[in-house]
Order: sequence, then structure tokens, then C-alpha cells
Amino acid sequence: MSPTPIDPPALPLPGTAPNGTEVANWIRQRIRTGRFVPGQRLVEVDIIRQTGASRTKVREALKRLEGEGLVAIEEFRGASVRSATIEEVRQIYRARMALEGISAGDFARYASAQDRQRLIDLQAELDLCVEQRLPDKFGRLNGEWHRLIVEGSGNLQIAELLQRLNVPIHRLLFESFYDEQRLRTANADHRAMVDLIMAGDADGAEAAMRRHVEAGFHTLSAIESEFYR
Amino acid sequence: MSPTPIDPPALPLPGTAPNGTEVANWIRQRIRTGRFVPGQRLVEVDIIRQTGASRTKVREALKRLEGEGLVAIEEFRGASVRSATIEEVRQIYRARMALEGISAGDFARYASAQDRQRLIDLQAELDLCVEQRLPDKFGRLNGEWHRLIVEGSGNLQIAELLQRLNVPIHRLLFESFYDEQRLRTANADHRAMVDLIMAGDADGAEAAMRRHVEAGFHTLSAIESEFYR
DNA sequence: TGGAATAATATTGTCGACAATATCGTGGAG
DNA sequence: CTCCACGATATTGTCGACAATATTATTCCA
Repeated sequence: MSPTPIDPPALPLPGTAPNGTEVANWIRQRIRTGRFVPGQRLVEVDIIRQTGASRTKVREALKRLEGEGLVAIEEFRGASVRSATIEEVRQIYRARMALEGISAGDFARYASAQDRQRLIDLQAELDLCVEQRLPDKFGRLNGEWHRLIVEGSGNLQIAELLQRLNVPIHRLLFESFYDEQRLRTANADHRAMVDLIMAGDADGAEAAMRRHVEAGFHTLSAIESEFYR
Repeated sequence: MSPTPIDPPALPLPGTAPNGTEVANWIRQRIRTGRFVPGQRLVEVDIIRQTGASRTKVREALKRLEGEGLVAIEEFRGASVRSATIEEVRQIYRARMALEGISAGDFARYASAQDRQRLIDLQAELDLCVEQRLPDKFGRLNGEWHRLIVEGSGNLQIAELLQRLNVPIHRLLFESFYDEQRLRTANADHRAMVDLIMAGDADGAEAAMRRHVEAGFHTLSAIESEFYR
């Protein structure tokens, strides 16, 4: 039942001493993939040992991630992965609902033929995952599907906001697809949205996306309350 | 015609050497109030002289602001205020439309009696500003009005996202209210929304807010094209 | 005079040493 | 045995010096 994290590519970092931005990426990825869990302390020396970066660069990276809202830094107590309460998750989903809703509509309106084709292909892959019961792969492709919608809508600002919002709930997302039922209904949502988009029904796509995200939260909170029984 | 910047409170900073976060706030405010204009280089020594902070703290602050997307840092060329192209402004407004739309709806649904009363009071003040033709004050209260909607809706995540989005366009917002016509229509929008909210029409409030934000962008882009004639 | 090479200056990047604070462990008093 | 005080250790914060790079000024030659 516990979600097997996807292998992060070839960390610790290669021979050359990494840049501050690279260290930030390194930490960010480990948070996304669940190696660094919410609340976990990020001790500078540990990161130095694992990345080979100098302390200055590690500290810079942490400051940057603080600005991104990924880690919290307390005076003389260091950095830790910011943890989201269930209430925060609810708020994040409400924001996602708004932003991804707009994106779905704009995708229907403005997306290039190329992106539309990619969406169709991706949907076919997702259908296959459902049939073959591959929740991990589904979770990965699901992320790609949502990203494609957002990026294909042509709004980089929204894309960045969503990337930020998604980090703290990335793991939870995967977890939810271990429920077969949830996986099937989520995919049905996807397919319906693809149809609406291809039919050029922007408003319909937006409404569908909002319902889809809302449903995602309900599943999540169900898992949460199950977990704390 | 040029917008008189609101006096930032009592900077340079007080006697005690400021903290990294304080320096970040100091810079952020100066960007918001237009003292630091987009593209302007932020030389470390200058900030040190003006704030009394140590170099380490200034650099930390800049890294943090980079994470927030407010400044850009180039290797060996330092930090500069990130400038938004007209296309980025368009994208920002689209994101605002989505987020503030949701907020208006949620305000109608969930806001406390206290916040509702504050909204009514604030609206009365705005009406007064329109009658007395005080565009600067209107701009300030307009900001408060929008903030009240968002915060009253009870979603801190959205509030933070919007705060981030608004910084690069803060100055432009003020500028737009020097057009009497724009000021009047904007305030009419506000009043209509207050009515919808008080009537409990959440969906109506959301739709109205989306139209309002969209109209704001159209005015802005008109100013922009005027400016570059 | 114009322009390219070069020197001088300004600015940012990096590192190491030390100070400040928190955390953990130990021992003693009740 | 528990709790508190105190010291030892670990961790983070701060500063200054110097290196690397960019920017500006100067010189020299065609």
C-alpha cells in the first residue's frame, strides 16, 4: 500500500562541485519524490556530504527554497521541509481548481494542433494503464497529463504557480491511485475532458476540470481520515 | 500623470542591524512602490549602505527574492528587478481572474459577519473617493478591497499566490485609476459585486469578479499601447 | 580619429574561521 | 525515580578576506 517512490536519477551529484541552483533542484526533487518528507529537518552538513557542495551554496539553496515556500527556516534551528495540514491541502486544491479550470478552457481555445495530438496520445497511454492496473505508471502519466493541459494553454505564470502548489501534495497524489475505483473514475474524467476539448467546448472543459480536481480532494481527504483512524 | 509613489514608512531602517528577512521586506516594498523599477540593478553595496545590513544578509535576501520571482540573479552580474512583458502581464491577469473569481465566490459563501461589514464600510469609502476624485486614495483602498475579498474567503494559499502575482503590476494598477472613466466603472463593478455577495449569490459574484479583472487588464493594455505610441 | 588591446576598477562569488544558539547527555538533589 | 541545573556537543549565524569575473578607463597603433 505504501507508494514506491520513483527512483530519482543518479544522485548524489556528479563530480563537479554543484552550483547553488543545482543544489536547490536536488533538494526540490527529493522533496517531490518523498525522500525528504514534510517536517524533516534539512541539516546543512548532511546535504554537503550528499551533494559535495560547499556550505555557502547549500545555504543559498535553502534560502531560495524558503522563498519558493518549500522549506521553512527557523533562526538557529535550521531548515525543514514545510508540511501541509489537511486544511492547507484543501486550500491548495481550491487554488488548483481555479487555475487548472482556466487552463483547461484555454487549452480548448488556444492549444496547438501538436499539443492536442499529444493529449490524445497521452490519454491512450492512460487508458492502457487502467486496463493493465499500473497505478504507479498511471500516477506518473497523470502528472504529465495535467502538466500538458497547463503548458499547452500557454500561460507560464499559471504553470509556475501550479508547480509550486503541487510539490507538497505530490506524494499524496500517487497514493490516491492505489484505490482502483478512484483510478477508474479519474481516468473517465480525463477522457470526458479530452472529448470536450476536442469538441472546442472551452466552458465545458473548464467546468469538468473543476469537478475533477474537487473530486480528487475528496478522495484525498478520505484517505487521510482512513489513515488517522 | 505620473503616479506619486506612496511614501514608504521611515526607511532607511532603524538603528539595529536588520535581519535577512527585514532586508527582503525592505527591497520588496521599494519594488512595490516603484522606487526600484523593473530592470534596475540591485547592487549589494548600495543596499548595504541604505539598510545598514551586512553583505551576507543582503545576499540572503536577494536569494530569497529570487525564489519569490521578484528579482533575477545572473552569475557575476548580480541581481536586478524582474521586469514583466505585456504578455506576462496578460498571463498574470488571467491567473488573477481565476483566483480572485474563486475568492469572491467563497467570500459570499463563507465570510464572517465581521468581514462582510468591513466590506460594506470599505465600499462606502471607495464611493467617497470617486465623488471627491481622489485617484491615489482610490488606488490604495482598491488594493485593500481586493485583499479583503481574498482574505475573507479564508484561503491563505490563494492569498499568498495573489500577493506574489500583484507585485510586478502594482504600479500599473495605480496608474490606471488616473483615468476618471476607468475609476468610475471599476467602482461600479465593486458595488455590484458587494450587492451580489450580500445577496448570497456566490456564482454571480465569481462571474462578476472575473469580468472585473478582465476589464482591468483591457484598461491596462490600452494604457500600455498609449505609452508606447 | 577610431578601434583594439590592455590595465584599472567595481562587483560578485567562494571559502574558512569563529560566534551564537540550540540540543543532547550527565550527574546530583530531593 | 524524577526533575532540574549544568556542561558537552551539534548546528546554525555572521563576518572578513580573497578569488573570479565583469565593467570601465586608458593607452597605443594604424
